[in-house]
Amino acid sequence: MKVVRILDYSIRLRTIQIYGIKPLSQSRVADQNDFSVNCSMFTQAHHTDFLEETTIFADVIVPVAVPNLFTYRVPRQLAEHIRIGARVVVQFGKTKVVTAVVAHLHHQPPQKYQAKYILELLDETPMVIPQQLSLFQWIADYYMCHVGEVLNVALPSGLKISSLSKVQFNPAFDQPELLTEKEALLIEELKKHQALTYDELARLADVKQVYHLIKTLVQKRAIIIFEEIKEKYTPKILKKIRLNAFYENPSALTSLLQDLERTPKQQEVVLHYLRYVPVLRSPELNQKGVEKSALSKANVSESSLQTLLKNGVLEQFEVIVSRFEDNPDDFVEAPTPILSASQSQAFSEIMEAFQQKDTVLLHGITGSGKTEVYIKLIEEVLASGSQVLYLLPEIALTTQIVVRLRKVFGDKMGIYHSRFSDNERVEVWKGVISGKYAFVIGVRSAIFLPFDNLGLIIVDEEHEASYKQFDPAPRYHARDVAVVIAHTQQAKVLLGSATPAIETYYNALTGRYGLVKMTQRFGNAQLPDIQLIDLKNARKQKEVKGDFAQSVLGALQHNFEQKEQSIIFQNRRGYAPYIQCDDCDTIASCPNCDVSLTHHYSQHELRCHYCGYHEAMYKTCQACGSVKLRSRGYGTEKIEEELQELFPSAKIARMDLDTTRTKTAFQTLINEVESGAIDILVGTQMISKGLDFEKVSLVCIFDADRIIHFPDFRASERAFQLFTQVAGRAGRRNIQGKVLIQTNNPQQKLLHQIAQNDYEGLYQSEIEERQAFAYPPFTRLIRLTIKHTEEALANKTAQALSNKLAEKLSKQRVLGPEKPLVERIRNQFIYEILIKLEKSINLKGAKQYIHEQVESIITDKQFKGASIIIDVDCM
DNA sequence: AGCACGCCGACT
DNA sequence: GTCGGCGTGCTC
Repeated sequence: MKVVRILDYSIRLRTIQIYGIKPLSQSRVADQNDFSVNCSMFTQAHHTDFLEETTIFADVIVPVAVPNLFTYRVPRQLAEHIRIGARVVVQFGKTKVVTAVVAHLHHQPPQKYQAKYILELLDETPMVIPQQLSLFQWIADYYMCHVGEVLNVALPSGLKISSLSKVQFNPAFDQPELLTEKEALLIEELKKHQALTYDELARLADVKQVYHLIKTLVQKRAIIIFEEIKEKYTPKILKKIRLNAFYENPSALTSLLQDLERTPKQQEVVLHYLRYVPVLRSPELNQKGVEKSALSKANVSESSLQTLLKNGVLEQFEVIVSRFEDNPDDFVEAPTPILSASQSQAFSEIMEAFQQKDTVLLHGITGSGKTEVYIKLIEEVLASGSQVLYLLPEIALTTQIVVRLRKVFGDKMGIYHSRFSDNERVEVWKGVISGKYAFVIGVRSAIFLPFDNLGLIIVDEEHEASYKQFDPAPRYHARDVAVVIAHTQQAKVLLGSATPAIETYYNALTGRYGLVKMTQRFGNAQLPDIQLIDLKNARKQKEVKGDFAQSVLGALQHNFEQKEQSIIFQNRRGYAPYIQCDDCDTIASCPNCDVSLTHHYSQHELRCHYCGYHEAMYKTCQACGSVKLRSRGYGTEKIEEELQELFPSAKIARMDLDTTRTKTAFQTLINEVESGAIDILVGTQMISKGLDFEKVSLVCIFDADRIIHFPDFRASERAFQLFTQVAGRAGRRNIQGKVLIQTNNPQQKLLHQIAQNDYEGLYQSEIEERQAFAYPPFTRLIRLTIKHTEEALANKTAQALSNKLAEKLSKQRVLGPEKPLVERIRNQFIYEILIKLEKSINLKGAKQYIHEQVESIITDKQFKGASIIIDVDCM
């Protein structure tokens, strides 16, 4: 019998033939080199009752939005190797091949169907651990989605296999007379190419529906269908060069160099190498070799290098390296920071609170130095032998914090971040399993890493909305999931924030969480001086230029003259949020969505920020033909332009999604600001997170009102958090920063709370309102979003669903349906229903009921075409 | 979520 | 008849 092949990760590309030369109706024809050969030995005829009893079946999770687990048969050869949590490759549906994860192993053959065979086993040691499997299930239950969806976002895509059906001409085909004209056309195209996907084939041959044709062609044995499978993870391999060990002694080396006198180019290469590596003095350095790219860069002759390799003077070898070790600068270990009095006070209070509570909120004002406290805690927990997870919101992670922690924790620390490649994420995942990384710093999705022995989870900036995943299900909240994980692993959770979420603060005040405060800024730093600028009044006095109050411009001017940096905050990218015709007042809007198009000046484009639609900026009004098109409102791009006109000699930069698309662009911009090359930085909320710039002493919030008056019950809380964070960018060390907030209504209580840094005040007014109107933390919210391409049907569906829900849940608990702020996105009309469930209600029962009602609506023919999204604990 | 299958109307 | 469009239901 053939030796079982457990794939190792270095095997990257293979093909599995699903159904080949035989007609489609029959099952796959096995390739000689494939598992399916082995599988085919187990065809039904061979089965005895005894065999059936001992056959192992695996219930697997497929990364697809389907409700159930799927049962597959484990080929005998894999029986002793397969484990719960291992990844397997299975055929799912007629054409798809997917990576699934084993959830259960058992001996019960399914009653109602014939289980298919597992095609391959990818892991000898499980890639998903039992703790994760139960976590996945918990998330699926709580957030009302399918486990497959959880698995799909949990696994880094480098651990998933992609499959695509491809077709290929069958070289053995010898009956072209059987083909119809269209079929012959396809065959022509196939002959021209190696292999094509269905789509490619359809495009090349210019036929719309290619499936029928493919089917008949398979029957006529003219083509072969196969699945190309690609394991995405590729280890990083360095090509290195070293001198043949034979020359590691003086006489051999001397004679080599003499021999090479005749070929000066080659001699030059060797001499160059010797300059890098003192071969004679330290042969062990020679064994380590030099990166091939380093030699190539040094301008040595490529062909001479090749000749030397061919003649065995130099040898090339490859090493697998970690992607995280290519920056040795990071590894200069810095000593553990020494805590200030208030920091060590906080540290011991936290330790004390952990005696009583599993979760503790660290409420520390901006600049109070929470990071040092975290470091101390992390060291403590690591020393006790447990793992630590440190969560940060997306944008905050790209900055100084990582470098700082790197210096303390070196290569014990894994980084899990979307700006890193798939391969890098896979390395962290494996590193957690192997024990290489006991400490990981990461974003939201890092909660899915295979930790089995967590001692501490830190959720920094816990109030950040970006911890809640919104688009593909599971719509989970990383902070809340962290609390659950910690509970199952007897770990502690530390939530850190300068402006805690109202819910979190409520939990802390009511005793569910411990509470530790840090009220002093680190060093001599003072809180910034926040002033409100009355735009309405300034307008009356005619003291406004381009929507900047004269006093703000004066402060900018002053700051510029003092060679200090300023930041302008405007949470809106692009040039202008809309353009309007002066003659007919028409506003350019997106054809697919119910929003105006944003003008992006530098690209001469109008863009929809909801669906990505874009077109060239018009020269004339599309409605009346007038040329009097006016850009209205202010985006960061326009502010940047106007400031440049007002301060022609200042260096002004912009930081938003458009200017930081690439990893390097982002870093370059940060470096420029840090070096002081930039005088004024205009940015969206991207600037508010974790960037510490020494010389920024002035921050201006361009348009406070738009954020404060956002129609959402969390608007005040958000505004407070955002403005406080932005304000925190102003002033460091000995300089007191200045913050100017432009508003049309400086009387608002909220603005004064912000100016006074009065979090308690904010909390008081918010919590009263939340209680009065039954919002979190007094209730849980579940939002149902109903979409349909037809407005009337969307409305009808939403109405019907709402009525059904209200039957049992009562009208008080079911709000809406209502039209959201943007009524149509991507040609889908949207309605929203908000369900408020008080804390005392049986949550499981309620969810079950909601699930049933949604299910009954979605399967009801009169509402066909409607889709419903369920968002538990919506933001 | 894909994607094949099947029914149906339009067109040759 | 055949082709292409659209609706429906399944995936171990």
